[in-house]
Amino acid sequence: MVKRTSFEHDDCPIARSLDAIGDWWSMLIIREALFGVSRFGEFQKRLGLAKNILAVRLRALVDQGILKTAPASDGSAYQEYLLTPKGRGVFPILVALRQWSEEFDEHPEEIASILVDKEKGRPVRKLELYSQDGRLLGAGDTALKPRTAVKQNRRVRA
Amino acid sequence: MVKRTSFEHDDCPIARSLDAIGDWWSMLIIREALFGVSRFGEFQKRLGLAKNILAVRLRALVDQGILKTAPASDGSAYQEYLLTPKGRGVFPILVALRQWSEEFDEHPEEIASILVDKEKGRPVRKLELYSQDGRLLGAGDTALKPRTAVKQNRRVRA
DNA sequence: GCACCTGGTTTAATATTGCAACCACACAAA
DNA sequence: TTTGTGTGGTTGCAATATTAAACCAGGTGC
Repeated sequence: MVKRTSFEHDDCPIARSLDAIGDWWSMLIIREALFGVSRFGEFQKRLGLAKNILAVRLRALVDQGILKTAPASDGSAYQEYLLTPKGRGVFPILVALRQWSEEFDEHPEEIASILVDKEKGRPVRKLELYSQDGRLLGAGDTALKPRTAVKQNRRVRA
Repeated sequence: MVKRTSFEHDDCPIARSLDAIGDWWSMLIIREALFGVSRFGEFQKRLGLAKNILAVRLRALVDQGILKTAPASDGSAYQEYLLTPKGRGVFPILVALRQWSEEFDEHPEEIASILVDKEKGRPVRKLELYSQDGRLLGAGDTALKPRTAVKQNRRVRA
């Protein structure tokens, strides 16, 4: 493989996100963490993934500042993994993934849960993208602009 | 490896999305397609990925109804790959990924482009999640509810 | 007819994943 | 204090996926 291509230094922010959290397990680990899971064993039980790869993923997420380790909260001498603000910031991505499934999945009847507003218990609205002056935007209403002060001769991609 | 674990029949909609488009290249292919790229060679040139894996990914995306093939538009006898509505529905996911990078990346100065509203040329707002009665929701304001008519004894995950 | 472009497939090397077995430490009971 | 059990890993090995590079077939251009 030579090396799985890394997008760490790509100039596309989508590629950069994918490089950080764009693999199946990382995203699911963060999903569980958002629901309060914090212990190694609990991640392993709920996700059913191999312990070695869980260990690698947790370390990578900690290195990237998405999770942080803390010295236990239930009194035991073990540690727990907690989300940082950066980690909690993944929430909209997970919501977008969920809503895409809900809208386009071939077998929506297999989907077991729906995301609701905690206060009223009613399903949430679809994520919406607005312009600064409040117009609802679709993909076609947007464009990419090079950032100011971008180094020349770097290819602007997306 | 025995087999890379598939989430195709997982009951979590996030896992199901990831199973469909949760790998680096698929997401980036869709990103390019949203910008109008439609030809094999152009995907290959812009993404710089090996042609064999591009072929595999394109086939998978077509099988899943995210892309469809059409018999050329520039007159040549070749075919092109176009997004279906399901494919265009990925847009919010890409926006969410982009915004996460913009907000939390360690080296934001390396990000080359910003997403703007085409009409005014101004940066778009952050994606926002609302309740049905219009309140802005964060991760903590939401909960998961089992779908009605869900088969019993299936574990509700997320 | 001949070169070359497009859109792939094949091959072989290397990386990643996954399972299972092992291990070290904490804690608890006997 | 030995024995047992749960937690949180690490190690080894086999299977699979990714990759670059070489190859190839049909269309197109000249």
